[in-house]
Amino acid sequence: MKVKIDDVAKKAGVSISTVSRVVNGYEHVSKKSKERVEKAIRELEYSPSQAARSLASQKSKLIGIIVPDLTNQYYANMITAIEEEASKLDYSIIICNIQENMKKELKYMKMLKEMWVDGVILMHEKINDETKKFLMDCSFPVVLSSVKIDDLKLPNININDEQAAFDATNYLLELGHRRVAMISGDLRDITAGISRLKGYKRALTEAGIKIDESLIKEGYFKFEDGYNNMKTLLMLKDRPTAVFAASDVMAIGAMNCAMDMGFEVPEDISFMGFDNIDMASVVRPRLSTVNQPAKLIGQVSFRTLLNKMNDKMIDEEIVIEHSLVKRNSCKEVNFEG
Amino acid sequence: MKVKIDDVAKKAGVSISTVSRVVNGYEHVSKKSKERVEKAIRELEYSPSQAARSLASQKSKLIGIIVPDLTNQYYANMITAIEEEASKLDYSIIICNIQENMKKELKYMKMLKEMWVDGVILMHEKINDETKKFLMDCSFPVVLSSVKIDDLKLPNININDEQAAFDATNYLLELGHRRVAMISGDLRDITAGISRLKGYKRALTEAGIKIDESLIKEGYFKFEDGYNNMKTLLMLKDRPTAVFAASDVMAIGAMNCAMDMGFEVPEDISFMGFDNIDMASVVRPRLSTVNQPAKLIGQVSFRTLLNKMNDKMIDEEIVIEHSLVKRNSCKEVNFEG
DNA sequence: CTGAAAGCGCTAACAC
DNA sequence: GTGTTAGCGCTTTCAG
Repeated sequence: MKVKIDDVAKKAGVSISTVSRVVNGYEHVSKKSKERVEKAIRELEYSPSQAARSLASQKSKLIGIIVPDLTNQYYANMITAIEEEASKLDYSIIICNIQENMKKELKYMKMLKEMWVDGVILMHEKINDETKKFLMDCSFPVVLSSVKIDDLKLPNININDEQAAFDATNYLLELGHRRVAMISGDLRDITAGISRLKGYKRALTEAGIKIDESLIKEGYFKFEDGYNNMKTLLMLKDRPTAVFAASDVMAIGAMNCAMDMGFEVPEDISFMGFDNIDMASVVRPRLSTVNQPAKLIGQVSFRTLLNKMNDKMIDEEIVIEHSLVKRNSCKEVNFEG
Repeated sequence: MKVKIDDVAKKAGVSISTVSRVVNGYEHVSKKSKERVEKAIRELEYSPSQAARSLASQKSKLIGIIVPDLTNQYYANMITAIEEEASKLDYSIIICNIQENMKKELKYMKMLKEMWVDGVILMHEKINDETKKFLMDCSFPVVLSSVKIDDLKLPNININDEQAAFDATNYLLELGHRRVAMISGDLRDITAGISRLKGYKRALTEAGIKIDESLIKEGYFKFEDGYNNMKTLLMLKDRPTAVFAASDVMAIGAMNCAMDMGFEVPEDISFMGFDNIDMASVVRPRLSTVNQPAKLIGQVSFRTLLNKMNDKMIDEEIVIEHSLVKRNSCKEVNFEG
């Protein structure tokens, strides 16, 4: 029924080794044999079994990707880039979508192990100790993308989140704002949570502004988190004149809240996001934000993983450049009142 | 190095068959053997090789998903749902992201064949004849999700696009609009392109309104397509008072164009989208749209595929209910001039 | 209820 | 250049 390598060999009048050689593009095959094999393959519509190949070669041509949320544009962009790179080299990708369900993580890791994946890109950092232990002594190479994990020295590809948040806050400060609020990300996240908050605080401190904890709200990267936290912020006696959010989605939520409550943006309040997802330039006013080059990070992540798979030397820490995207959600402010 | 089934068998003092039986949860294993095997597995941290399993059992526990664009929220939602269902049954998913690169499609199909995937969910319909032929006589079950393909009788899971577009247009008509424009999708797409345009036309016709071709523009589901087509529409002598777009992304693009040009929405022009992606309720004004239940469609798609894999009888055509989501982008219009 | 043994379809070392 | 052969790690009859 299924046509296999023997069938091709028979039809082409050669041995299975020869067939294997041409299938895998090895040299040392005469032109004549090669042509006959190729003809046989075409006529029989032969397609090698990846299962058998994996078993024999101990390689799966599979890359696992562990991602917190597929519907998040930022991750979708990264995965798109990874998939693109991978498919050029005939690697396939297995998507493991955690969806904030930490129980799934270990299950996924085990599954990936069973599949003999050649490598894994991890974009999720709220991993528990069990998973951490698993990662420490797992058989396949792992690369961290957009995350960093304490006491786990794995290569990671990141922008400098602290500096990026510093730059964003500083931009608001340069515009003349003095009461700048922050809607942070999940503070269990080192990268997107803690680091960005740190950058915000450093900018304020360096500008000689005292940090007002009532201006700092924690969100979980969702639209609603931005919206609801903004509501609270707006009820403050001494309202902020600018808000920096740790994600575009939250920034847009916050911005919409302000507009729904009758404020003008950016006339009354300025907003700054983080990520630069498509939506940022689609909303009105267009959102100023920090550009985190998702596609580039994806590409570099895959290449780094590839290097690791090939036992090449790699840097433990790769920093990708971020940049500020200035659009229409921030306004200069004059200090007279 | 790698611990395999023999090691477990030895440690547990049983044969490999017994180990295999408990790993696969078969009955006919004594409690005692079972416990000993489980203990050995735990201590050895044994994890079966999927490659070997596939080879021996002729099943891969792999589902292929062919998707046009991962960064499109609608597809991301569908995949999330599929992945969720699949992972419950220990299936993994392989993502094949076409990105409008039709050459990749056949390559992917071949790859999936090599992997012995147990089934494929196809969400892309601009397939060429070569791929079509491949699909006709491929070895694994295929299910079409959100698409329909001519002369290829494969089970498909869809909303009734024509009726949905009819309902959307009709809603605008009921609001009193008489000049309703449409920004259609890619007219090479039967489902999202042609069917939705048909529904629009039928609504107009049934309302006794002559179809004005200058009010119909073709887009390709992108933001810019909405934006640019709207520009053209706005330059018409006799401007539309309402616009129906075949996707939310295009509707938002069109809406933004109108606002950028100084029009008020919905006061001057009403907008209606299609899909009901998150962004629709995030933009201001909130976009009225057709809800296409992505998660449900994803779930049903997977279950249908599962049934097909198990040779169960299945309907060739499964229709999922759509609904209208009325928000703030459409306004009633009085007919006085 | 359990074990022996024959593959699953391919790769890769080795011999020619 | 090419063929032979021994696995890769598991499932699955078939005996017992």
